[in-house]
Amino acid sequence: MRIERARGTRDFLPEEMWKRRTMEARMRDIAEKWGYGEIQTPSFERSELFTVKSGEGILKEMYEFRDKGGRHLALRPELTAPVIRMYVNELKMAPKPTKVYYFGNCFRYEEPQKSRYREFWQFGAEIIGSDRPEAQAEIIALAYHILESLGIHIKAELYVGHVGLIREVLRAANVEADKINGVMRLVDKGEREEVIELLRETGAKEDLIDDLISLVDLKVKVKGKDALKEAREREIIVSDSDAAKELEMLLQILDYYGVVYTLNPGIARGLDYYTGMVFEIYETGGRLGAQNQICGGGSYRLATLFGGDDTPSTGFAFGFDRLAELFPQETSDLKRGGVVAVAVVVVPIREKNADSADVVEEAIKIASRLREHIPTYIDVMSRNLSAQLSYANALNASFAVLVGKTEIKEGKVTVRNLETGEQEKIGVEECVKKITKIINHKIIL
RNA sequence: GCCGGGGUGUGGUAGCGGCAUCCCUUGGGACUGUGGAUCCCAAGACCUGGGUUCAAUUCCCAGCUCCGGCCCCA
Repeated sequence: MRIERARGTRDFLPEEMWKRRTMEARMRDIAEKWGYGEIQTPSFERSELFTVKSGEGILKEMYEFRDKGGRHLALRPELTAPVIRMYVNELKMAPKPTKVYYFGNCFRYEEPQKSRYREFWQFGAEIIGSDRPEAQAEIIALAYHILESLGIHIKAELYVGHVGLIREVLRAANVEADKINGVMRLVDKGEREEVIELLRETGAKEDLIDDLISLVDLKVKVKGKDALKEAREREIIVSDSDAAKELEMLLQILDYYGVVYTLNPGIARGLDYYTGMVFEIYETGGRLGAQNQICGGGSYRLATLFGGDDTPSTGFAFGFDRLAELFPQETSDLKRGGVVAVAVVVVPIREKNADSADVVEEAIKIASRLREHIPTYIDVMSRNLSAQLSYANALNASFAVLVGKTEIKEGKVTVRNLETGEQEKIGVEECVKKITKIINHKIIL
């Protein structure tokens, strides 16, 4: 019977992998240049790691199971918790700040839809040990530059907020501490009416409610340098507030980095380990359907939850698959139709009723020489000359190198240019040199 | 968990209560030392299960799955 792929998973063919590896390489390169070191954590963890962070509710959205020893395990649904767990377990002694990045697959048991799969990849970075404005700005700038290197920043909108702004208003309104998270969650979801209702129930004064709503609604296009000025004028940033001062400094540094952003205090988080800046990046062209967030990040304190010392951290994570959908497919000469297009095919010519061991031997030697420089195919189907050339044509190969009795006798090979049809008999070394030169020229083009 | 629309060779399609069409893909041959064209041969599919029926790929139901949306989004 035919075995189907598991729901919500995908197969990646060579062409797609080429694209994904290209993206990955660029992202890694930037992270490395910014001084981040790559780490990797296990694909599954003890379930508590995630329930401690996000609550029991996430159990139904995880691939959660018991192993043969009865341990509760879960395929990781995200990478921040594993990274901080790793820090607590084995990186505590590293100099602060500890800067790490990661790229890995994650799993969530959710209904698949456009840009949402049950196995997906995240690329992220964390500064462990700092949540100062400098760290916050660096994290945002790093995310922004990665996006830029992929050519996707022009299709995206970056929103920056600060959970402290809203929390301060709520505290001023004497909202009970245990209700603040509920309000934050509603703010994050954009449920204005429910926010107002909830605040009225707690007996908050109308003018404080108005303050909060106007703060949340500041989703106006106040970008970059102007954001700071505007925010001051509108008294969104009030000088005597800690959160405001921190945000002010953050925005200042973001301008130094040349990041284009929109100030949006309505970005919130309903969990209390978020301590300061929060940011999100959305795709704006509607190409991702309902799932258009491509990046999220912020400052948080998770280490104590996992048994470590209280450690401020700042980080972000990209939804790699969503970036891949936005990344322009390069019409590179290197790949076409999923196979290597710039390539050479070595063709051993077997005579019927004759021992062709010497031909095969010579062909393999030549292929080995060529493989030091360029992708090279050699027959593995005992095909005749005609069929081998037909295959070379189907591959879109550039050259065929023919080796038969005649060539061996003359100490040469026949090099056929498959695009022009021209061919000539030359020595092996000359052939390697010639093909390498032409193909390298092609790759540069 | 909910709502809507789909599942015919690798892919794209036509069709219909009885014979599944074309493009296509793959292998081989015509062509025992030269690819793309042409011709020939071969192989390749009705998502799964149940029901109705003399007969189901077709109609009905359920499931699976894909696509889109809701919820959720750590």
